[in-house]
Amino acid sequence: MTPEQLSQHLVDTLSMLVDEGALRLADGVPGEVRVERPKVKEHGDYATNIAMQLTKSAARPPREIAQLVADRLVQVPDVAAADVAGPGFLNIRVDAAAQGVLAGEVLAAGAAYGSNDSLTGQRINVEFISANPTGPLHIGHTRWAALGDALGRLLTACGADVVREFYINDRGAQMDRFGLSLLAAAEGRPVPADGYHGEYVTELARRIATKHPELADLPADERLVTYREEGYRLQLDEQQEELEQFRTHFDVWYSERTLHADDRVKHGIEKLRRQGHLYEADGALWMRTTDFGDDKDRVLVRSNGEYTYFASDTAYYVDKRERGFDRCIYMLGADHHGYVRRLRAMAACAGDDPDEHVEVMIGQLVKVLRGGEELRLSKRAGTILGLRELVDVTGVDALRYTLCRYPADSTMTVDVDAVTRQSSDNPVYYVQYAHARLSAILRGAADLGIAVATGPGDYDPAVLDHPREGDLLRALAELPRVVQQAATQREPHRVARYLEATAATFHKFYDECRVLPMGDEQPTELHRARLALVAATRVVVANGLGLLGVTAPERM
RNA sequence: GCGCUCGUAGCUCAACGGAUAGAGCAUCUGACUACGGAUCAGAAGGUUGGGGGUUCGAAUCCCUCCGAGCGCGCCA
Repeated sequence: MTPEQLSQHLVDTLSMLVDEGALRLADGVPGEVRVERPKVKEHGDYATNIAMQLTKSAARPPREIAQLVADRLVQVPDVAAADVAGPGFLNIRVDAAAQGVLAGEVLAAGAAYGSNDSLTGQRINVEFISANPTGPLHIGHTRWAALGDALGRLLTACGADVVREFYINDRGAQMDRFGLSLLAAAEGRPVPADGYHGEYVTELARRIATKHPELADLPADERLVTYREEGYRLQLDEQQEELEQFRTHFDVWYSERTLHADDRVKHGIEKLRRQGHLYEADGALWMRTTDFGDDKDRVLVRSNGEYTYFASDTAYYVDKRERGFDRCIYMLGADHHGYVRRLRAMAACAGDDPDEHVEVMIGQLVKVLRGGEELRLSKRAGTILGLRELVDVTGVDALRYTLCRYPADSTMTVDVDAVTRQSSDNPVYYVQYAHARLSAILRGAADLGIAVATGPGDYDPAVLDHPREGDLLRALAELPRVVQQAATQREPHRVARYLEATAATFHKFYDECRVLPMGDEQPTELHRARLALVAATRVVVANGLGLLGVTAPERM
């Protein structure tokens, strides 16, 4: 029995009690009853606090309500026991066989196990990283790469129609600074103070100079353009390649320039104008974002006729909505959190509901530790530890997993040495090892010629009555809920934490429960059932790792 | 000054408003003569930054103070 099924039994039980007049609920029967896995074993397989929550509605003491429900619930065939505890908790134990069938259900569902349709029909745009094409991706971008990609996978697993998007900031003053920096580096002059520094600038400049020997004969302004454009192209290629290597795929690379080239900025502004939230003052065009909670109005067109960055962003948002997205998720670095208010206000100015259509996630900064010392990341000084260098020393799996393991809104420290270490203090290997071990058992079964179940009818679920087997089955039952919660709360780290707990539960099971027959022993029903459980566990671990974009190795 | 985010074990971090706040690392003690020891069992480690409040019940919600990071341009 899954938590969802138990939850339904509880709702049914409450309805029955109300229908019979045994219980009166002022607020009616709740549509859903939450069941949780108790932390303490003595509290049963599942527990619910529904009686405490209904205290007011029923105008009766919680223990009394719990007892009413318990008396009824035990009559459900698959429920082994239901006890009232503490202030009014209801502790429930379920029948071993009812729990054991889950392994077969997992096997039948296979790669689809854990997926659900809670977000079916929703069109979601997830924008993340959106770096300037003027330098390598750093650790902050890398965090978003791992987290954004995982979130995309999670939303997809919940049935949403997801488009991952990278907004290329290829317009504006920083592009010229980039070009000037390259030009200076190529000609052996010092890079301007407000320019881009570091090894990669000289390297890029060298590559461009080699590719375009004719440059030396051109006038300075044409040289600048060539360096800027070639640098842009090479740097963008570099970013795209790095991200693909990091297994982070974008459906759309959206250039800010194309917004302007196609007059979409003009179009976006016109739309806002029709909504009546624009005005002119001091020779500039403003958006009255203060109508919707911003602390000051924002300029769209400067008095010199130039569009601001905010104008691009406005047009970009309008464009996203016109492409049919119900929800636009922005993943921004903590240094951009000041932008949230105006983004939401802008959506409101466009006639949308910010709560409905705009969602901003803020990622706190990442500190990088190496050799026990904090790496000071300065673009100016050029001391950047980029995505590529990080991956080179840690590997994709370890880095992705580590970055996915923590909620975005907490500052985190990445200890490069710890991520690199291939030992038990590295959670990714703990989980991957579980998968390799599960695979090894199944290889063993194949060697012995034992067929492994592929569905509920292929083994006897009732023999799975060992406590460790129950622990494992209940862990497997949680994946769908974890996926849904991680997706709706935008917290991929829940999947990682779940995997670690499930791997631990498996390792404990493995320690106490022999799976394969020993020596000349003939395979019994218990062997077959445990093999089904092992195969199901492997599906769960593989699916979970897949949601994080981490590989599930057969051997390590 | 105003605003946003965050303060949990020595370190890195968890914890739908729930029962005794949990993992890993580091420290200490144990377990392989059969499925992978990259494992497992156990010990120790806490006034959840401080103080109020809300309620059956608070790390979680509200107020306040302290501390940290970041943001407050007709820059991007």
